[in-house]
Amino acid sequence: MQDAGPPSELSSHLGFWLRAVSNHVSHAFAAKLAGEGVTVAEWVMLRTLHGRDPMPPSRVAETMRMTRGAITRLAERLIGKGLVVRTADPRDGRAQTLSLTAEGVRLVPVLAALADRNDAEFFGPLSAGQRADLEALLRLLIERGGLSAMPTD
Amino acid sequence: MQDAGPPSELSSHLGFWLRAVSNHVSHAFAAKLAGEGVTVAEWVMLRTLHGRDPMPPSRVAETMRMTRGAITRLAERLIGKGLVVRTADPRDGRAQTLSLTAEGVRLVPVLAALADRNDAEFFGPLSAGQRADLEALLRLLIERGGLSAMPTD
DNA sequence: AGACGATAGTTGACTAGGCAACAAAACGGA
DNA sequence: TCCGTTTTGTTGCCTAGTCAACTATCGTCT
Repeated sequence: MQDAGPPSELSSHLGFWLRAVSNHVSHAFAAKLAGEGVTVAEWVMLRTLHGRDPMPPSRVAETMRMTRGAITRLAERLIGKGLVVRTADPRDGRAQTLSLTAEGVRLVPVLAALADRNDAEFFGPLSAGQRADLEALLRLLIERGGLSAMPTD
Repeated sequence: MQDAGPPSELSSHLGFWLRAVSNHVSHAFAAKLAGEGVTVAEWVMLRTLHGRDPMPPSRVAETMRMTRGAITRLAERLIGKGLVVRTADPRDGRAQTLSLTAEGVRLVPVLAALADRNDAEFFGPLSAGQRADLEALLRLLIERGGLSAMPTD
């Protein structure tokens, strides 16, 4: 019987480093968004609804890869903030659609600018080539991983 | 006055792709760990305590970049599972140290194997060169970002 | 028309983290 | 020595997800 050697280190996994960087970047982004009274998940929903036809919550849930229950509550918060409206579907008594209010539409570009700034802050130190490499690798992993997109948590 | 153009897309940010991939990989890892009745945060704590001297919770908190309150509860869960023990420091009535039980020591290599497998599953499709590039980029971002390491949430 | 199965959204119970207030112990002068 | 400050760990309250059970409506098949 052969010794299996010491168990692998946390730092020997790419997943570990990925999580470290991702958490760090998202955290910093969350802090910026907090200045506008919005969370990352809220930003994602707002941006998802922006410039599109009103969308049923179930579709938002798929897009954002969250449960319908979570979307109900997330939408509830945004409605409370006056950024989103819920509209009953006249054809289907069960269905609804979500869309941005005027205030929501106004806010999206502001938040987008924060996202741009956050990205610049963290990835700016990389060369354009490095950024392109990183994006290519991440896209590759998403394809290969059988994933279409869209995180939130 | 000039139109600022449409707000940037979610997908135009590297942070977005990073989060997508990271969440996906961590999720899959969590599912594997669940088979052993352990969460990702628990794995990180177990691996952190493994092969080291008993460690005060406050040090674990720094290492894992979580609050002391979160560590109290995380340790509590692991103690409940019989994987960790809490020992009072005889010199300092406030202080404690955490260490693995025999069962904890036994489990770590099992979990490490799952981590290895998860990493292989997601990053295996990349060439060795691509993996090296990815790691280099992530490490660079961590240095430049003024971050030393260690995610959890 | 009526009943049955599927679908849309909501809700309750639970988990896991953060923050901030806290108690107990230790340290460090005056 | 004793009092104020700091440090260690715990706790209550809050947030934001998941899951699964539930309600209401719709659509279909007979």
